[in-house]
Amino acid sequence: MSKDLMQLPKTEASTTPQYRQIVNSIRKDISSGVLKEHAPLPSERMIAERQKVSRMTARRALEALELEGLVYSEHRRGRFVSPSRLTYDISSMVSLAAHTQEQGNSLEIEVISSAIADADTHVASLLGIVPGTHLYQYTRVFRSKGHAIFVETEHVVASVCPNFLSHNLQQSTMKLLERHHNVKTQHGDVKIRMRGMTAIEAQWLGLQENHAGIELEQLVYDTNNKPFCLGYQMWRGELAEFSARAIVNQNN
Amino acid sequence: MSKDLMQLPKTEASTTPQYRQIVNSIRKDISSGVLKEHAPLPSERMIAERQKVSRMTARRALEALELEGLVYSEHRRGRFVSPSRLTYDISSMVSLAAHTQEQGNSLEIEVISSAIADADTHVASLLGIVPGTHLYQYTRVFRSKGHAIFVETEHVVASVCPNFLSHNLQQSTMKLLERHHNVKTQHGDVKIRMRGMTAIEAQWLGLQENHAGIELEQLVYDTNNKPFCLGYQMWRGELAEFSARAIVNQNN
DNA sequence: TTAGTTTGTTGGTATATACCAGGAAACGAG
DNA sequence: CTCGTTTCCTGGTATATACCAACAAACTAA
Repeated sequence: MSKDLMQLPKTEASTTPQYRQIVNSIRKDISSGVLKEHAPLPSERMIAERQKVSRMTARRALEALELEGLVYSEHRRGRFVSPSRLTYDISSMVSLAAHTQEQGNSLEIEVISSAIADADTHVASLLGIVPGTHLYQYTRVFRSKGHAIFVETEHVVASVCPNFLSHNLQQSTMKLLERHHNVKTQHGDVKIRMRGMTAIEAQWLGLQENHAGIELEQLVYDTNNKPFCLGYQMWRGELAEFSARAIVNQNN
Repeated sequence: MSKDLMQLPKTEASTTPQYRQIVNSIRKDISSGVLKEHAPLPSERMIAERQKVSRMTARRALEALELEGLVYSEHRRGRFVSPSRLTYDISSMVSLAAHTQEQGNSLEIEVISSAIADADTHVASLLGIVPGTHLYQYTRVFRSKGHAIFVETEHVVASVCPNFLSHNLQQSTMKLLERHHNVKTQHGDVKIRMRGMTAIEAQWLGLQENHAGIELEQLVYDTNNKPFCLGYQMWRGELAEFSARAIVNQNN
């Protein structure tokens, strides 16, 4: 058959996959403001019917938008437009709770669990203690206007702050330690990586398993240069922005 | 019908979705070392046949592994086990190129494009210059042992380094600027966020569109506290780990 | 009014099938 | 031996269908 016969022009319609055309159209609605933050998107079946595609194709489009972070899904309730990001300055060692509340933004903290436990080998090696040392461990979910942002688990060496868990943990723990246990923070080592959520993390954040997010690991040192607190924050990736300041090392 | 009749025990087999069981089994093979870095995974059709599921279910499993970052895909070639992460210290203002090569690891730099251009409003506002000012712009792909890690686009104010593009850009540009143009770096403002790749970024990194990655924005200041370089790095999320040091602000 | 049930919606999982396009390796002709 | 073609394998896109489980809103009986 001749190449010239029946050759359609390579328009967007003929070359771009259908699901991607749907993605582009919804993306436009979001950026133009037709769909606002937390607004519900049309359901898979609605899109399928209106755009004359199968439900699976509509689903692919919505999943792609989730991947991009423009859309989030609530389990069997529907999909919604993601809110804008929250910036966290990791250089300044000021807790997000303190910083956000200073800015007048709301930040709700829910304490999921708190307990005293023995350090496992991993935590012990980072904290420079022997495995089995007592730790206070607690897990908290941070939300803004009811929308989950990240879940955090902290491990604090118990000997530096006796009866720590008797405090109300719905506040900055750095401030608690400073006020009530005379523990002063000197610096912190921070690591940031993207990784998949565990089933339990996804559940706390109201997400499906799968899903990538950003993990922030924070090892906090006191003024004697001894680490006393190890924290892991798992952020919804689309909501996080981390800022930092880099300084040229004079030795080089 | 009575609740007690025909009640199967809630074993993993009956409650966990099939695709997730496949995910778990492959994950085990990866962590146990049966599948090593860059080793090819069985194809969608192979898994479907061997595990007696439809190809679409096998595909869901592999896509979930990609999402988690354990597996990467090369266009219509197959899926492979992701290599381990590369850590980049964002506090020290030392370029990754310099740092990696000091450690004896290979880091190949491919220059995709380089040109002189006029600053658009976005870049201009960050660099504190008027839109239309001349910039050197270049895009480079960074690879380790042939495996793409990130793609970077930098915008350098042209007036500080005449004929900058005549240099070989397969090296640290900070060092180039210091050696040949007497531009000394003082500090940098860094931002990190997770976001979806553009089609072109995905292409450079050998990925499919969709896909989340980590963007690192870096605004570099000279010793006069004036910004002279704006860079954007788009990292494959599963390969990146950023470390930083946080210092307590004495003013607080 | 309140508490419980029903009904319809949503996304989640799964199958079977079909065709396309890019990559790779085998093959075959020069 | 080398260059081009063929063939097979890969993932990518797409449809039509089916059933399930969680949620919400409407309804219904106390």
